[in-house]
Amino acid sequence: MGKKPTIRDVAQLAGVSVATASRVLGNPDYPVSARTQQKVRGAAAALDYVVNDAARSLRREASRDVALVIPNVSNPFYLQTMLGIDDVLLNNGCSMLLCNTMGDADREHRCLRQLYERQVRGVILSSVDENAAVVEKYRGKGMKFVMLDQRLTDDESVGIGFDSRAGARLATDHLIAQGHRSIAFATLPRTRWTRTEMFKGYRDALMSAELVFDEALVYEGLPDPEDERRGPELGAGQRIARAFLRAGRPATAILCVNDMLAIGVIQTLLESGVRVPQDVSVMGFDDIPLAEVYVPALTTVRYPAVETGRMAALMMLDSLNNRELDLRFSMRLNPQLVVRQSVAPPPKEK
Amino acid sequence: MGKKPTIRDVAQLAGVSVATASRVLGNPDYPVSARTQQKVRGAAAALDYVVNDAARSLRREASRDVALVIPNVSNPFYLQTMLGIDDVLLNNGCSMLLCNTMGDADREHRCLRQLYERQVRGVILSSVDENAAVVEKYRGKGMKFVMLDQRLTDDESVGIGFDSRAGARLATDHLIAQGHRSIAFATLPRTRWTRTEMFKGYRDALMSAELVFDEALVYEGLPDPEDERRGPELGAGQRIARAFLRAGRPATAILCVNDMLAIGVIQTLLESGVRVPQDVSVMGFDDIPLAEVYVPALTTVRYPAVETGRMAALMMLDSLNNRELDLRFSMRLNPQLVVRQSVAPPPKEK
DNA sequence: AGGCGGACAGAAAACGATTACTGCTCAAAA
DNA sequence: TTTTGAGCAGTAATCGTTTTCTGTCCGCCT
Repeated sequence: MGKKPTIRDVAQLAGVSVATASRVLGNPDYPVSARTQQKVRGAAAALDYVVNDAARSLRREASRDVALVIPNVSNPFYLQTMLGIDDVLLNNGCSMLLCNTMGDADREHRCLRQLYERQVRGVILSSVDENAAVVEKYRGKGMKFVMLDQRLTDDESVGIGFDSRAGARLATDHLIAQGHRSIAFATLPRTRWTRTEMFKGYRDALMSAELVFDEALVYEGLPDPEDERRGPELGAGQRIARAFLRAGRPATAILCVNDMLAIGVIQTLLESGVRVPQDVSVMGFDDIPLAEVYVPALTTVRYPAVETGRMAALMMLDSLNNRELDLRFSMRLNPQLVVRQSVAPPPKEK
Repeated sequence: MGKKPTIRDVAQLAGVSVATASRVLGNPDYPVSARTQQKVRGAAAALDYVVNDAARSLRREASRDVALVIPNVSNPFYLQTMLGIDDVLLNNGCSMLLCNTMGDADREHRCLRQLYERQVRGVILSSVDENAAVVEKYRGKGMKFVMLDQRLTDDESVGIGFDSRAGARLATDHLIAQGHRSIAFATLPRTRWTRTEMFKGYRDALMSAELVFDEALVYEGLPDPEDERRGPELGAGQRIARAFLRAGRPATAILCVNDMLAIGVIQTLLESGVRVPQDVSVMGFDDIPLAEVYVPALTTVRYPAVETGRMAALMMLDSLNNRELDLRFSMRLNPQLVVRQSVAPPPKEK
């Protein structure tokens, strides 16, 4: 009773060979007569047998779990994605390994290496690393990657993403339609693909409306190492808002690269007596659950994060089964404007 | 080049036996001469060797990863805890498996079983299950558990928790000190230990102040299945606030069982034209990062979540190394009041 | 009747590491 | 010189599955 039952015990109790037992328990495709199946399953149940996944992984040369490697979970947006992934994986008998890179490339490397050791074959990655060399290296060793909201320069990648450019465009258009003529762009460092895309969308919209792009209206909030626990967004938002005020409120609206950033911005504005949206409009991005509950409720662009997660997991599963769908980043979810209360027409000329 | 290098290859290249290679690479305690060590390490590096963790787990009968099983990650509070855990684990060469039970006992069972199959030996658990039978079962099979903010009835558990009772007491005392005489208690279903503790703390405080406890002032918000993606708290908070208003605002202050719940409550109050804190004070619990950035900033009780996570992970590691610290739930972190803006003295008698 | 093939089941060889043994060498002790 | 033992390295068994390769049995076709 001290020892776990092995497949040997099951086979013995069922009166069959281990091979047969293994086939019943782990290989649905191999033909086994119904009677034998019953005997084996009965024995397994009686012994309360569970497979030893280490042994299985060793033999099959691949484990059945999938890792999610992301910069930081502090952003609720990633949470949503995670929920989607988790759900799909659990229903497919896979476990989910979670790695936080904290936006640190070195940490990301360590994670990948560790995952490789652990025989993990599938990684859903939202990389912080510019160069694709590391990914390429492990891909060469047989790991499968699904890129999350990101495109690597090599263009070999399978991935799923949001059309951030169109999203930012949509957001900016909305601000313009409300009558804003000077619109600031608040972002974290534009090292991530999705952020440069958004920046492009922002400029696209300005251009179409024949507004001049003013470099001074781009606020790039540096993450503060101190903010590790609460995530970089809130702090960056606060700093951006302060800079914005210091500059004498040079715009009537601010487009933020995500909702958390927007919340940081709004809070600091309110604290300084600037009303949102009456004095300054602030637009978010992502539509996290909180957006609707914040006061003022955030006008934002919805990123279907749970769905994205689901999709990513499904793509991963397919990829692991070598059902290579050749969707090189062709998966693109469409943006959708969500109008709430943080945006209004600009104040009358003073 | 197609094949991964194994320890055999390393041994061969280094000109030693596999046993020696294994000892250099995986067993720091065994004495190996410096020269041999060098040769082996050199060879390993040259071949870009990484151990096959499946094989290792098989042989050692235990994997080196730790699972975190929690009801839902949507609550930022758990995120913080996760960060702490993740950090400790990564630095100890362990991976973290994450399982979301969605507050569903059945799902929790499935997770545990899957983890058992995967040879996971350590589980940090925030269970949704009342009875300890399942945990007991797996403990019998050699799994180690660290309970997170929870005590099982069996009292065998090692765990770490927060003194929620004292925390709630502290919070209630603060409200009383501000002059409140009727204080509502807003909670999710009190199935979790920590919530019943808080309830006790709330009553303790009322009693000490010789205020009558009124059952009608306890609002238990039922989670809505629809809320799976954004977590149960926000929705429950909104529903509680509506019930509170419908009842004709029967208290001047509301103590919420966590910050997200408080945010849900406040939002609905504000939306209905009730000012916070001028008309009604709302007190949170946990002190999530957002608490400080919300408007009004939440007066709350700080739960040192990251530290808790760190501790839990360390306890797990110790436990796995059989350095059984006999701390049956003796680890208790102390509460701390954080005064911000969502609480004020009650309005003058009308 | 003989041959053929499909449907099952078993024996045994991997998978890649760890670790009990065993054995060798060499210095110090007797 | 012999004995002892510490220090180091090698042999080979082992962990629990999966899977390839062989059969065996049985029914059906010619």
